[in-house]
Amino acid sequence: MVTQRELAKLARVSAGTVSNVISGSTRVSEDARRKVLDAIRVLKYQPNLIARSLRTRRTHTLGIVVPDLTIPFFPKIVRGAEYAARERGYFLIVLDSQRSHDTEIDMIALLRQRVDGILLVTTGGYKWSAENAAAIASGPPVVCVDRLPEGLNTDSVCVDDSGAAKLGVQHLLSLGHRRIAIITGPLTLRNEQERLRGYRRALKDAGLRVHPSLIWSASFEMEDIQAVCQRGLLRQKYKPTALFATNGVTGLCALKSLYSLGFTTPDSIAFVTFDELIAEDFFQPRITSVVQPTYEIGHRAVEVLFDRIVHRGATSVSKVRLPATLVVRDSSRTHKRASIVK
Amino acid sequence: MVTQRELAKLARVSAGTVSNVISGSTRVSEDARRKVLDAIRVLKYQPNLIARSLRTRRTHTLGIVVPDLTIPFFPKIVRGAEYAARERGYFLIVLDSQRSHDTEIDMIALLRQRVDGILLVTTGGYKWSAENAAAIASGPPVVCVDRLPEGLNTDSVCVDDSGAAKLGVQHLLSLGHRRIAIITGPLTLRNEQERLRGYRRALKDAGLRVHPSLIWSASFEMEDIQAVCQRGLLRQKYKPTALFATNGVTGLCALKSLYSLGFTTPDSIAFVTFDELIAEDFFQPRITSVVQPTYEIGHRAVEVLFDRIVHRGATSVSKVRLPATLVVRDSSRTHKRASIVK
DNA sequence: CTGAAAGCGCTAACAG
DNA sequence: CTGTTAGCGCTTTCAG
Repeated sequence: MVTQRELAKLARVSAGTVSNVISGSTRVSEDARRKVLDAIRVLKYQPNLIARSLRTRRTHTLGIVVPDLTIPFFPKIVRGAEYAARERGYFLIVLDSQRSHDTEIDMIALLRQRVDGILLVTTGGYKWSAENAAAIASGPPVVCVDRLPEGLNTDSVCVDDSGAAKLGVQHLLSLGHRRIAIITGPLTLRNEQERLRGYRRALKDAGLRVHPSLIWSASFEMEDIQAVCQRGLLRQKYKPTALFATNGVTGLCALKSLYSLGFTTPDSIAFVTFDELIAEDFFQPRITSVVQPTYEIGHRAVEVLFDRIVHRGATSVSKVRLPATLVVRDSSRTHKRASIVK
Repeated sequence: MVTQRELAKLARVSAGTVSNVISGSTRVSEDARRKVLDAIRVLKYQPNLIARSLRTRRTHTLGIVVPDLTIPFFPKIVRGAEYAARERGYFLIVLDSQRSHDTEIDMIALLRQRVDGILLVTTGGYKWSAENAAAIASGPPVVCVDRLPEGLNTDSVCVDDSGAAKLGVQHLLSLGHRRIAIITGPLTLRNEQERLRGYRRALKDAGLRVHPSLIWSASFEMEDIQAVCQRGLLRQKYKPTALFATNGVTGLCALKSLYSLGFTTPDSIAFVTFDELIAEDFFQPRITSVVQPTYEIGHRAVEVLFDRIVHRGATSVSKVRLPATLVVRDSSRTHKRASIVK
């Protein structure tokens, strides 16, 4: 490995000058600069980043902790983040907390020393202990992504949850639906709460009252979701004509329940879900969804993080909310029989 | 940040002793050890990993480069790798080469300094230049995963491609099919070649001859795949009764073509694909597939990499091949009408 | 503008 | 067994 000393020797200047040329921190004579640059080329010098880090206390690395890398939503965010990081010459360490708050905490502790900043998608549903929150505050800056943890006041970037939900529900309203049911994930998650709020607001804005029997919540488990759907769909009085699911997992399971109960979309019930279900094209009929700008979320989160890295406590906490878009497909088209693949 | 010097001062021993206690490299008296351990607790000492790296030239970090993080196959591998890495106290830097050989090369160059070893899933289809291969050889050890690049002789871990393909084809044979078509991705990829070879072998072992008109290859583009399927399926003479796809992307597109041409599985044609198609349960009928042990591939790759990190050139190159398993679902069940969701 | 020198925090010889 | 010491490669004063 070539060092700056060797460059200095070859270029017949001092080590300090070499460093100055490389880091560009001080003015250097044209002559010296050229000699150093030549030496760099000749010896194929590559700076030792570890040594530089030791001096500068900058690692040029970011970390991201996600709850589950195998849920398609998260890799999309990771990708956006990775791209933004690399645009600035930073690396991204990716950690999968496997939906455990404890490992999430461990991972952040592990990252402390190795990164200049952290992107955190919490596994959610927990209130952060004061102790853990303090630990976060004393480490490298953290930007929360997608899920906003309770008890932790950091910068954050996520979709405009309530607005996005409203978008989906308004679409159903515009199709003439009046009895729109909503199925959410655990309401311990803030996104879920906010999406529910968006639903409520959309109905109210349309002058409708929110009927409690149309609000269904479940865990992320199939059986649970199935049970909730069954109860809601088979009840005879006040049957919904449309169903809105507040996240991809719930949507997928709800759809499955729907089908297995003999319902079809959009004929016997209109259906809209939050998030893209994978292999979209293969659902017959194709599912209308409220899609999140995943790549942008990841990308933007890194921007916010860099801002924080540069300014530390100087700026006020920023809570970015990105808009979702509605992609209308077959499952919400009324009265037009969907093409069902034989 | 607490340093070993401060520990030494508090414990009233020398810095060297502190280091010895921490790294456990030399024997230390029970008394001294206790004093140091106490000091560590009192001051909440955390070793500075950067400084340690500078000394030891070990970063305790691994890197992985994948072609596309949004294809579900890769995060699964990443997850296995990340888990294995963390079991050994290592971090994993994840990079997405966006299917570009050039950025792939760049990324490896960037990683050189920061990691002790690299997991590489090449974007494939390229023969590595001698120059690039030499660059690899001079850097941290590389283990190739899934796709084996030409012109690069490194350790590797991947599925037993030909065996896996054979498995799928034999299944179709056992159902009585004799005219089994195969659709592959680009044959510039070695996996694809080997999977094709597995197909051939399965047929030969069954005493059948391989009919060239049943071998279809296409790029990963939908239009291309569609064209190939159309040509093969609509031809009247020697029409296949079964179709085997050698990878998930191709399988998904082929299936779509099939459907759009009015075919159904398994009624008008039996269908088996390599890899799990996402949201498996939602395909109606559900698709039989040859599934790769993705998590194990990632996990094992890290094990091989660690072996290489420890032994460097000492051991001979290891080419690990993991077996696939066949998951039989509806699309290959003959004569039993699949339940098609209305 | 340049060179010398002092460390960042740690590990690894090497005397004692 | 322990203390001293010499760096890892880099940046950054600080005189000259």
